[in-house]
Amino acid sequence: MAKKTGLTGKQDIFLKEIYKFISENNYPPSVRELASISGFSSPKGAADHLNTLIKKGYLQRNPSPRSLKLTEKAFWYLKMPNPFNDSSILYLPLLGRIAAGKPIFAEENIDEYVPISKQVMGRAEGQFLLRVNGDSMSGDHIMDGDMLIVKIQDTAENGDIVAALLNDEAVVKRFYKRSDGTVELVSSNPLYEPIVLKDGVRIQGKVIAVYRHIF
Amino acid sequence: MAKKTGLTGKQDIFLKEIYKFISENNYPPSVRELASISGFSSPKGAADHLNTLIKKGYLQRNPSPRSLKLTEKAFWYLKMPNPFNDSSILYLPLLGRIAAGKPIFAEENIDEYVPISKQVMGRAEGQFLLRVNGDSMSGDHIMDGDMLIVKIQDTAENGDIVAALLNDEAVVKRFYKRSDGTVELVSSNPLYEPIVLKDGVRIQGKVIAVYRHIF
DNA sequence: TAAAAAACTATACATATGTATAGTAATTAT
DNA sequence: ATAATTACTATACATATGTATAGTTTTTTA
Repeated sequence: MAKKTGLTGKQDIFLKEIYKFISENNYPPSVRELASISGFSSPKGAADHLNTLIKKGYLQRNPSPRSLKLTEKAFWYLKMPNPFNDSSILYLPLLGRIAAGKPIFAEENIDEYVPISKQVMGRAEGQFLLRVNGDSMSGDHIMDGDMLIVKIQDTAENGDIVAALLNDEAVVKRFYKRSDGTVELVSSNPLYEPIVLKDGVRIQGKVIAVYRHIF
Repeated sequence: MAKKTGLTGKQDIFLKEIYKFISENNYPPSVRELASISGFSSPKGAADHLNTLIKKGYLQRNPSPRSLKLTEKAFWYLKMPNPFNDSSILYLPLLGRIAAGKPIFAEENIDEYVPISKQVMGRAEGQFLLRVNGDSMSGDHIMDGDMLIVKIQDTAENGDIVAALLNDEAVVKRFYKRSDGTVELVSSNPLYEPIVLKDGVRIQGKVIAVYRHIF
């Protein structure tokens, strides 16, 4: 199942060992230390993994020994904060247009990784940014072009503002579950009709914050 | 002037070079790199400084190469933000209620320092955060409790949303200069009358971004 | 001003480190 | 089932690194 830039199971474990080492020591491991940690009897195994992870964009390195650096891609993949950054900062992927037929976190959908303060967004992990398209939520003062911080979850409470996938498009609506089992996704702009879904809905997360740039 | 644990001038400079290196590279320097940076022709000079700084409690190290670590004592001494902070982050003071009679940036007015991404707020320095009080700008979808990122400037263009000081209170309004020299501060909520000022106005800055937490 | 401490130079050496060569074993794709 | 890729083992080697020896120069302390 190893795609172009995805990780195999062993590579995944190896990357996690690197993260663990840096978190514990505040400096990067040597090739031999990684081999030893991973139970390899030769440095070559670790060196091969390192080169693969560098090629796939999860690591960076200088010619100097112990100059390994995890990329933001790696931190997002690991769903962990960057231990070298201040712990009050998280990097969140910014999703632009959702490509039809692709998983929502496919690389094609990620515009960039944006550093966001935990202080202003709450402490929880597992979040992403979504750019608002259209004015259907203007009643909640969420406007076209705003960036939303979305906390990843697949359920919601009645009245929550959620990001959901509808025909391969990410939509932002208020979520209501009716007593007959149907789900209503309601816009806060009265110009838009509520969307009624009998088969449930693929909720991506709950909107917990709004960010808007004024030009 | 070298006290028991205080630093001499050269040690001070040397410690700052270490701080700088780690900030820029995210991994610690080698002894020779430090010698080279400091203009020494031998690694011994750097090694001596390192041992002194370790003895005095500003550094820690393992037997491994490149395992230097700045201690909390060092951070305190340097009066610097954590070197592991990403440079794409700025700390902005968050202003709450403005105390009457005090300058706007008086310590009494600063609630806390909030890390904000340069990527989402533009690259400029000289900004602060202001918590919105009331609904007078609801027409611009700026709501009670929102946090505004304000770029410090004392002038504004017609139509800009500005933060201004009015009777020792920070207000957020749209700025209009009329041909007769008077200034009008206009709320975007029609329930509020425009404020007309003959003597000009003390503009604190221009609102460049809005941040809102949804509960 | 003399003594002590700090701040170096120049060179050497054992070890840690990244990388290379030449393979084998296991897993995945076709 | 076969080929390709991944995931290693074992060993070797040039270089980077920390440390040591033996000094000199500069700055600080008494």
